[in-house]
Amino acid sequence: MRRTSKLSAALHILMHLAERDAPVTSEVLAKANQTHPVVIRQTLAGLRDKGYVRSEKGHGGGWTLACDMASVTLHDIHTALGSPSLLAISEPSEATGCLVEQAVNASLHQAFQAAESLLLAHFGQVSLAMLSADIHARSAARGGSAHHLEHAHRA
Amino acid sequence: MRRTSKLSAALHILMHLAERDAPVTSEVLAKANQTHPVVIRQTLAGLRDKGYVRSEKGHGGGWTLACDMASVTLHDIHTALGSPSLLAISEPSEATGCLVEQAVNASLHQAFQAAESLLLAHFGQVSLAMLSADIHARSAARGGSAHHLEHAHRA
DNA sequence: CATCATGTAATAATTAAAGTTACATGAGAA
DNA sequence: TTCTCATGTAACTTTAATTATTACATGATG
Repeated sequence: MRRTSKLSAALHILMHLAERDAPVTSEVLAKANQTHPVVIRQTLAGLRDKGYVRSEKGHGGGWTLACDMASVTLHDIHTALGSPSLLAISEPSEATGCLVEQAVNASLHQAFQAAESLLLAHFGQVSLAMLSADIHARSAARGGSAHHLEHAHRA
Repeated sequence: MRRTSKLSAALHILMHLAERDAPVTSEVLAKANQTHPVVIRQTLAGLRDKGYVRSEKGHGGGWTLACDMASVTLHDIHTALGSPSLLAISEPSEATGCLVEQAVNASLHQAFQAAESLLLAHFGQVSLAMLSADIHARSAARGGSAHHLEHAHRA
């Protein structure tokens, strides 16, 4: 699947896990995310290492949320995903020796850095619990019940 | 070439043009940017349409700067390039009907929007003249002369 | 009119990301 | 035990987007 970002994919998964108590398999999560089970495992691997989710093998196995949603922020999740770049610019090689290029890159880099810091600061102020509350507010506004969140995916 | 961004490529070209009075060919600019002459023409096409540069055919032809560097900002250049996305996130399709995904995307979109606005605001406050001045300051700090800027590229 | 240089469309190549396959590991059920 | 389920991961394939290249037309200059 062509996702909007790793972070949004991970959050989507986490919010689904938050709705369920029993373990959810990678296959089910993959369908919700319109992607492949292996991609789910790879994505969640980083979150498991940080203890945000837990995985269990065998019958009745799958993924479960394993953290206090109020104390984990989007910034934490982003870090657990390996801090992928949020900006459409890559680090300059700096190896050309061209002063013009160096100056241009330095100027742009500074600006992009500030924007990225702003994003990360924002992420640090949004907890999983807040995101979850937002979802339920939207659900209520649309007249649905929490239970319906589980069944909102396409045919 | 794998560039850091369209904007940095364009600025690199513009700063080189600023150092020269005579027209510079796409071929020369392509070498400075380690790319292909056609890519240079495609990149500069947008800037020419806005009148920031001028192109001339035939003998002695090439590209020349055609604007007041103090009154053109990085934001102007970015716009002339077609306002390519500055963020590593794409617009969500919104078509899944999944409330969870919608809420996640809405939250992230808001944050990314703010970051992009910050970047654009920054770009609006940096003129080509300021960037040029920065380059010369760096050159002086390194003990070079303005003339050397022309010859700073790799073998 | 030969050469130089841009203008632009069309095509090829490259690259990064995502999807998929394959197989190993471990947990529970029969 | 042994079979099935589910994750863990490496290797590989596919896909999409970007960039590079080719090809040819247009116009300017010597």
